[in-house]
Parts: sequence; C-alpha cells; structure tokens
Amino acid sequence: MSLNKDGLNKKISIAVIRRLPRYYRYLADLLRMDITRISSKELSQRMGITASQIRQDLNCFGGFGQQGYGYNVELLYREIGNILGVSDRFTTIIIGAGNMGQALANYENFEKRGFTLIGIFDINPQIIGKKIRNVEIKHMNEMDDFCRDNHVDIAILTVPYQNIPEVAKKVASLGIKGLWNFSAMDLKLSYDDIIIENVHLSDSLMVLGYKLNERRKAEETKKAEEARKSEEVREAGEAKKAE
Amino acid sequence: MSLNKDGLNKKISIAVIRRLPRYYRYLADLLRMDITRISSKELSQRMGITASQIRQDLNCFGGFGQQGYGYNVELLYREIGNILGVSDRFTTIIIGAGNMGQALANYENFEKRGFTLIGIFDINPQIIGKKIRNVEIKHMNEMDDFCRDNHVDIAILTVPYQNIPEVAKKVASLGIKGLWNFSAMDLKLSYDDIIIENVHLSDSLMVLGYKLNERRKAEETKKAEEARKSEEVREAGEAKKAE
DNA sequence: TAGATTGTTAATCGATTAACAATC
DNA sequence: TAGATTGTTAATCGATTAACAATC
Repeated sequence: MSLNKDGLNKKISIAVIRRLPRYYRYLADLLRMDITRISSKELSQRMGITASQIRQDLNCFGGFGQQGYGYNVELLYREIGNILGVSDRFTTIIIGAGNMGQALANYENFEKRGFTLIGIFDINPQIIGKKIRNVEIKHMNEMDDFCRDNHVDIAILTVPYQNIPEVAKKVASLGIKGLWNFSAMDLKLSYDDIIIENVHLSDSLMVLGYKLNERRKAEETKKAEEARKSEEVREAGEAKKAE
Repeated sequence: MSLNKDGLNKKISIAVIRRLPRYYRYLADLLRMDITRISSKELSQRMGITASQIRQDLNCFGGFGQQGYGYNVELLYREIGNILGVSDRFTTIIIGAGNMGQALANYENFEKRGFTLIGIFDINPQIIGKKIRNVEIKHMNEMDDFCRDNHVDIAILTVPYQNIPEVAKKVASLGIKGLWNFSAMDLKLSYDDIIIENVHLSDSLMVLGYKLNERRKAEETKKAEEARKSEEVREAGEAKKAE
C-alpha cells in the first residue's frame, strides 16, 4: 500500500498504476521538445484521454500541479519516475537467451527506466560465453552461486513453455521476488511474496486480428446495405416507369 | 460490430475481447491434458477469475455451454478461435529486423494463431538476404513492390523510435490495415480504417517495479510496527517493575 | 427424477467523467 | 484583478458479481 499525500494508506487501483508508464513516456516526449509546462487539458488531447482522468490519476499521489498554471513537465516527470521507482535501480537477470531473451538483453530502454541487467543464463553450449552489452551468457547451473553472490530483484523468464514450472520454482527458491514472464504459460506461484507480470505478446496480436475482422465485417455490412438501397431506388424507378 | 447470437448488433466491450486470448490459451491447455468438459466453476478456479465472469463473457457470443454439463472443451476452443479469427489467416510482414524483429519472426506461436509471416524488411545491408524460417530479409525499398504483389493484412513495426512516423505513413499508403507497433512511440494515425495495437514492453516491467516497491514498503511498515509493539511491551514491563 | 450447471437478470461495485469552488 | 486551471466532490457510466429460474 502506498502512502498518499495525507500520509494515509489508500489503495491505488491497478488501472491507475498501469497508466503511469504511459504518462511517463509522454512527459519524456514533452521534455525532448523543450516544453516546460502543460495543462491537463492539453495533455489529454495529446494522449487521447480526458483531462479529468489525468487530474484524478495524478491526485492519487499528490498535488503536482498549480491552479491557473498547469503542471511543470520536468517536476511531474520526476515525480512519476519516483512513484514507479525508476531511481531505485532494480537488478535483473534473464533466464533463457533465445531470440527473445537476447532481444530483451539488447533493449537499452530498460536501463533508462531503472533496470540493470547483471546476468544472462541458458543451457545451450553454443551461446554460453557470448556477451550481450557486456554481460556474459552463463550456464544455468551457475545461477545458484551467482544469486548468492549478487542481489537479484527481477528474473526475466524467456524459457520454453514446458520448462517454465521448473525454472519458476528454482527462481523462487533463490529468493528472487519479481518475475517477468514471457513464456506462453501463465505463471502463478503459491509464494505470496513473489510478484509476477505475465506478458503474452500473441494475446495482443490476436486482439488486433479480432479488430481487423470486425472492421472488415462492418464494411461488408455497409456495402450490402448500400447495394440494397441502390436496388430499392432502381426498383422504385422501374415501378414509376411502369405506371 | 459483431453479430451476437440473436443476430443483433451488440457492441462487445474491449475488456471482454482482451480476455478471449487468455481463455483460448487455457482451453488449449485443457485439450493438451485430454480434459473434454469443464464447468465455469472449475475453469474459474484455474484462471483465478469468477465463474460469473466466464459465463457472462462467453454469453456475449452465444450459448456454448449446456445446463448440468458445462462446456465441451474442444467446441469452446474452436468457437473462441473463430471469434478471434484464428482460421482466417492474416498475412503479416515485419518491418525492422533487429533483435526484436528477428525474435518475433522466430516465434512459431503466431503461425498457430492464424498469422502467416510473408516478408521481412530492413535497411541494414549486413542482414539483407538472411533467411528466418524460410522468409528472406529484403531491403525496405523493395517493400512497395512486395505489397503490390502480395496482400498484406498486418505490419509488425520494430523500427527505432525516430523512424516510426515515416514508416507508419509509408505502411498506411500501401493499404495495410493493421499495425502491431513495438516502437517506444505510441502510434496514432489519422486514417480511421487502420487499426493499431501499441505494445510497450517496458510499461509492463515498470508496473512490476512499482509492485515490488509497494511490497517492500509494506514489509518495512510491518516490521516497524512490530518493533514498536515489542518496545511497548518492554516499557510496560519496566513500568511494572518500577511500581 | 434429482443434481448440476448454464444463461440471464438484477444488484453491487468501481472507474470514469462532469462540475465547480479554491487558488495561483 | 481577471483568467486559467487545478484539486476534489458528486454524478454517471460500465463492468463485475450474485442470484436464480431454466433446463440438461
């Protein structure tokens, strides 16, 4: 539970939390454009949400704005960064250095957002020893020692479907508290002090497929409707002629 | 808009749609375990949601179950697959064959879910000509011709931040209707017949960071509370002694 | 038939939006 | 001071959950 501005425990809804990184990105864009202040109204137009929602969201954490002025972009950026723990530096390891694991290891944005990659593990001898952004891929059986010697906050799991239960159990036993799971299997662990974010890329792609189909269907319906109407007009014309 | 079971246009909420791929995955798991029937109650326990929600969700599309019996797993799996258009086969191209692009190109799950990769494009001469799962990486300037010769439903964008506006415009001009955007920039296009899914991996990671911090804070508060209490007990003991 | 479980309506809950007094 | 815009309360909207009659 987070302390809100009155120092009271107030549970902040997950819907609000999930919007914070998006605010953070938009504010970074504004900074890049040298925009120093912004009103909830203008931000709402850029982001495609209501100004009300922005003010409501931000006020879960404190009054970051100023009446008649709006919000100072840099201050707000820093505040949201603090809420998200960007400056807290989380240490991460990647387990599974296949395509996805390597892609994530190369993703420099994570560094900027407070996540430091300190280890990569796999079992494939062909890639062990290879370095990605100065981090060497090690064999899985070195992971125990590594985690004893280094504090690890988050394990990023990009191992195949069938290996997930075993790897998750191992990771839990090593005292790692955060799991970012890219495996196709939803991960649930009975240890209630472990926090898991499951990522299912293909879910998002399937939603896109659904929307495309809906659009296509709507267009077909529209076309059929138009065809029907023009047919009506034609028939009416013929009927008139026949009179 | 989807036709519901009464043949009426009923707008189905995006919240429901976004849960469908998850149902689909769980049903695939059940099939793999040779489970042929399931009740909303049992499925709810597996998935960690309410049985009410499952029945409510499924009934947006039709009565797939049977009173007293539950749902036939295979039938339900197929029905949800149809709703999501799994059998409709969407053709896709990947633009940007960096680490993420190549990782996605190698992701065999997409094939299973109805997405066929037919092209990969990049500008890096070092990787042009390389084949991923039998699809050759071509130069971006071949994309126009390619899209004229082949119908493309979806473009998967994994190009760097600064290139996104230009690439998106190009893609729109080629008549591609679905964009799956992995760039760090939110994509919005003014063409209202183009459908976009923005994916922001680091957003999800930041939410994980937030939750870890909350957990840590809660534990610290608890510890401080316990320390305070044991201090009270000690003081009470001393006060008694002093009497 | 009795038991189980759906489909569906009604009740509840929570999230979003609107409105406006406070204030810079 | 006048204008702008926040912080915050109240109203609305939509999504989730509960309940139960229908029915396999």
